[in-house]
Amino acid sequence: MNPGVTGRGTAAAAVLGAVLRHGPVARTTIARLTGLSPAAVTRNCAALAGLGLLTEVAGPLPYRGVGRPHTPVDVETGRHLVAGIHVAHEHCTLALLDLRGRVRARLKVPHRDPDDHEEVLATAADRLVRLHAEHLPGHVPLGLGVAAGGWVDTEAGVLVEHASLGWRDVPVRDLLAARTGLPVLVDSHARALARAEQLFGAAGHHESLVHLFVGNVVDAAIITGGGAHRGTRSAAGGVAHLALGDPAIECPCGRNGCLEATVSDRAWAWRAYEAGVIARPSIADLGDAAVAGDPAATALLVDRARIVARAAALLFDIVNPDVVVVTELGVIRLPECADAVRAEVAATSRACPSPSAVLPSSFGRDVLGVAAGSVQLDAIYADPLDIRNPIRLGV
Amino acid sequence: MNPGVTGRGTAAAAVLGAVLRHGPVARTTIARLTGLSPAAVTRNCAALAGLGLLTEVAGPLPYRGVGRPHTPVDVETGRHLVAGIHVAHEHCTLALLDLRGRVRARLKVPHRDPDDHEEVLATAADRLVRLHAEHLPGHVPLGLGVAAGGWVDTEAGVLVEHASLGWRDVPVRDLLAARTGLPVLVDSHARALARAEQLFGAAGHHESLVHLFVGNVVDAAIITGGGAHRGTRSAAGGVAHLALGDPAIECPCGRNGCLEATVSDRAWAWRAYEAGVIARPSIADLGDAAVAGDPAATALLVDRARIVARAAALLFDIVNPDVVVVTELGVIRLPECADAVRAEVAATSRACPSPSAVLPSSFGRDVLGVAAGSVQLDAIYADPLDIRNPIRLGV
DNA sequence: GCCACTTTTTTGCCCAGCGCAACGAAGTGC
DNA sequence: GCACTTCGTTGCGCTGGGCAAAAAAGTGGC
Repeated sequence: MNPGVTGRGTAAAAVLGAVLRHGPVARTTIARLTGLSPAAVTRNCAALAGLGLLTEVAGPLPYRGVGRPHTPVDVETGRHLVAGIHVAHEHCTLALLDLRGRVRARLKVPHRDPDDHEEVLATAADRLVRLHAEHLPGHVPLGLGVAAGGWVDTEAGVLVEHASLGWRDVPVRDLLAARTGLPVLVDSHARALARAEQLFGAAGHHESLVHLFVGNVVDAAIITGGGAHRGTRSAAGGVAHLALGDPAIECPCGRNGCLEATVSDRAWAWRAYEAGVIARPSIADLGDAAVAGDPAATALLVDRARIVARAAALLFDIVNPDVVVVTELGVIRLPECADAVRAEVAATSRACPSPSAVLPSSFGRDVLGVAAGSVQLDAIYADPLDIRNPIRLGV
Repeated sequence: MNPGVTGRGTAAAAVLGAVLRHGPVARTTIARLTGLSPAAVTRNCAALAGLGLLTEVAGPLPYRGVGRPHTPVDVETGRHLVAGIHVAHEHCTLALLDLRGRVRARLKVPHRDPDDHEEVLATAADRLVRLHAEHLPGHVPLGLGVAAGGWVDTEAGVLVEHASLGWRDVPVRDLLAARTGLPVLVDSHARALARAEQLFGAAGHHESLVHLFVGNVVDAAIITGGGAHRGTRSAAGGVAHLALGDPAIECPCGRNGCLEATVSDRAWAWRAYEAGVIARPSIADLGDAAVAGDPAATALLVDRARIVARAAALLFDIVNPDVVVVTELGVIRLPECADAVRAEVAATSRACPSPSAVLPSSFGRDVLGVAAGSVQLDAIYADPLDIRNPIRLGV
């Protein structure tokens, strides 16, 4: 309750957050970064080290010639890990992450019967247990994060409505907790990724950011003042059906010109396929063609980037975040697309602070796993002293 | 630092906030509302009463027949007040508000020389001192809030750029503080009003709200999770230049179809004037005509409401707040306009929880004064124990 | 009028957690 | 070996919350 000290959350969270962002770092530096007293930093570091979240490292001391040298501390990545399950249309992506959000093991599990959610989740859980046993048996799992597209009730841990699988009111948390014995948290894909970008990605230390995701669904997530913004009905960031797209395209929602109907992976792949640019309607093929140097493919992806930029510009104007992170195939793989978005945003938006405020996503092929694990990591970094060493994975 | 107890801010703020919202209320009820223990409520109430922010009232006890009766406490409106100066294009609006945000005295001061900001502010300050001496000499002023359209640096208390007066980098806080001896806070019009609606208006206890202001400028303000969202460059809520308006209309910004260029008071009054509905291009005349029953005037205002509704729908989808409060002449004065907005939003937005989530502004003719005073009241309710009884008004 | 009973409010005590300041630690340069 | 500098730790006091016991302020029965 001392003013201006910790911002939101506990002091321990502030300390751990500073350590995460500023690599191996001396305690006095942490004190400066967080505004805490050196004494408080020492005590919190001790508590965090006791939980195995922090270690002293024998730093490559860049000695300053005078005074007692630093004893840098860093996030302990060798003892704990976090599991993640991302539930998509055709498969689950499983991942084990360390506390720096790095994927240490991954596995893609196709759904046997997509309609049978119990079977899908049970299989995912079992494979996860095996993944852990095979790859990182020495690491203690702290929890499991689940990310999915669509509407999620985070409090209840229920997947209210999955965007493409058609699941309804699936009690994901309880099902997976029973099967793994781990604490389980569930959140929407977009919010999880936004938080991941803030914790581990290029968006680094920015206090506010917007994450714009373009895949088969289009969704945005807003983070302001330290926390993800959910909105009344957990529906914040609904940009899918804004009329920013091609007015000639009908959307299943009944209106025309919806952003999602125009620029989703599926829609754009079809557009490219029909234009004869690729041999089958696959967005990955389009990306490969463009990366290989096909000018028509590149042009198509740049076109998409320009439309995506309209949404980014809108978000800049309305939310005015420090940065907008864009997860979209073209922007990630082709510099031309990223430039196109930046140029378009700079030209359209009044509030975009600088072109460099538009960033491509940082997680490459591992996005889905990182998203899922980050659901749990978010909670750990928000209140690190609250972790309960769980029962061993696998019950 | 005890989990889940006070939400954001101090316990005293939670207590005072609960008292503000729930009228005269028993301490036990406050405990239930805030999640604090009865003991903590007692202590905080004592502290707040000591500062003169709270009183015990000899309540009209609705006695429940058994047990010790309540001793209701309420916000003390008879000892302190807050001053406000709203700086507009042609005049300053001065107001003295009590702690419930009610305007107790008001005065409109036309600018003698709009270009001479020092003179304008000095005159406003002097008239404010006189207003206090004449009307409420017994009340102790706690501070002065300044609201203005345009770009405001709240930290520095500087009006970076006024929307219509053309002022630049005016150190409003220092000028007025020197002249009045009061603590001065400066904020943008839109944010101040949003906060006022949340504190004193119909938006009551909603945690998140968006305020959409349509006057000669068009602006939105976003409040989430307890605090106004400023954005990186204090530019959050920039809806003025979204392409939601009439594509035939050119905007000074260089593009076409901007919302502000289409629906601002000035623009719409001209439209009505040119259509022959009113005798001179005045939005007030248009409102009067509509209220008097002129169907053409009403139709024009309903048209405007529909366009405004597009912005409201957009804000619902992107921010997903509990409510959107609309400050616009038609919506405030004509039920038809409010209904038009509700219908349009319900039809367009996917995230609007219910038509009743669109509310007209609550402050009638006093909006400007309330906005200005609320800049200061906001700070008081955010950290009530922090008030310093200032030097007597007038130095 | 007095007592049992109920509910509100206060008081006393304990405990977490931070800041302050003094102290111990670990180096360099002379 | 000693002065000096900076880093990290420890002891102490303060703030402010919770818990539990006590006090307060009524009603209704006798």
